[in-house]
Amino acid sequence: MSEKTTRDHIVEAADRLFYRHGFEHTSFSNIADAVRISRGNFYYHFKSKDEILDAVIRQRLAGTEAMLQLWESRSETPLDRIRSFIGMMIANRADIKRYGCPVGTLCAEMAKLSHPARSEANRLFTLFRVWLRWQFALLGREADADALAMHLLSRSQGVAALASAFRDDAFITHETQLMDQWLTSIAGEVRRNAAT
Amino acid sequence: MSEKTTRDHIVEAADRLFYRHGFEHTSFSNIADAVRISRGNFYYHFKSKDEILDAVIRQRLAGTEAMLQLWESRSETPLDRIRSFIGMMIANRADIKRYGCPVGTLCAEMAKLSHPARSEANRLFTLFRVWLRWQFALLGREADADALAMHLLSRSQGVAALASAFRDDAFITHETQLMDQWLTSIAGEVRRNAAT
DNA sequence: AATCAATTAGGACAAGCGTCCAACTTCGTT
DNA sequence: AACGAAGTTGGACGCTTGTCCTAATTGATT
Repeated sequence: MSEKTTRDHIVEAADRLFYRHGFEHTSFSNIADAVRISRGNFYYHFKSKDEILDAVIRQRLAGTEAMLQLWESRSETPLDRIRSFIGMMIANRADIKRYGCPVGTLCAEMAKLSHPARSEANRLFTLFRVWLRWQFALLGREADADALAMHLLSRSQGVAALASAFRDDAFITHETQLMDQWLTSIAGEVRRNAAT
Repeated sequence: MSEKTTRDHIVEAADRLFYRHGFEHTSFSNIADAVRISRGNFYYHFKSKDEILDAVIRQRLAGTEAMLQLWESRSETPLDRIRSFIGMMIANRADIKRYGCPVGTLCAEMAKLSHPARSEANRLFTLFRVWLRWQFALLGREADADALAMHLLSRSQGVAALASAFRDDAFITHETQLMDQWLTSIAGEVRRNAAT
């Protein structure tokens, strides 16, 4: 097993290069060099560059869903699950510092290019949004679960943007602590309301 | 007066196009069409595309400095000045929804391209950072003024990113209210500490 | 009216891009 | 051993890009 096909290698390399240098700035030659195949070989596996992008996004969507499920299985409480989301920023802070958030930067580029794949890329955001919304609802915040999900997502996007601009991963650490405090206060409000 | 030179027109058009479609995705032909001059004419005013980018960034830096000074002159208290910053998001929310934050998206692109102008673009962020830091210091938060400045900057970046992805300007309105509340609580803490 | 610097036009250029294709190799099946 | 499908190669293509150059035009000065 673990027989990775050439197609898989292409998607994997494209994923990494799109993340590090952007979709438009990554050429077929760049990917070909990374995978060590000829440029012509691409068109046996993909009909166009956009089709590679689609494959990359699909892979990221699948990876994200798997990760969310893992978080869900590993934590008992919604509070801990949301903490997993925040913890992801710490775990990936070296990459975030250098290349920003993989989701945010891709969506931003798709928007500027008015690229057809924009809506597919946005589904990555939606995945997190819906999952977080669900966790906040489980926390007892059905009424404003979506607003809380968007708020947390937004904070993480801002942190990634500034950490990347200033090449500062201490900032990530500091801000995630603030997010943790915020989350704790949210949970606290719920308990207080439940007591009344 | 108001005799705008061709050079000014080029910079102006390039600024708008870079913001809307990104630096790399904007070609000389695009700018030439917008200004209604021939492609060849560029190289009389600028030696390269990067030189146009430099001019655009310089213009944005100058514009930002002027805006910060305006905010400073128009408001008596640091609290109101910081509110001007937050208010900017409301005022520009139509553009933010469509194209994101001009500063954040430019810096992100420069980072992905490993472009020499990256550090110049980042000075836009620094301008806001230093100004906000100063306002928080005037508020009486010398100790963590920079962290507060970064926090607010970060929040605004996140809001711009998500508002653009989800094409949602109601989100901007909502989050700016939260920022206002946060700012009020910051000012409140200062007053309480001063009372002890 | 003549002159000359400033400005503009339009095309040439090499390089890189995404795309496509015909020939070749690899490899499992018969 | 022979076959055919699957996979790979390297180069050709048309186009766009940033860059550069020369000739034409403009407009102020003499």
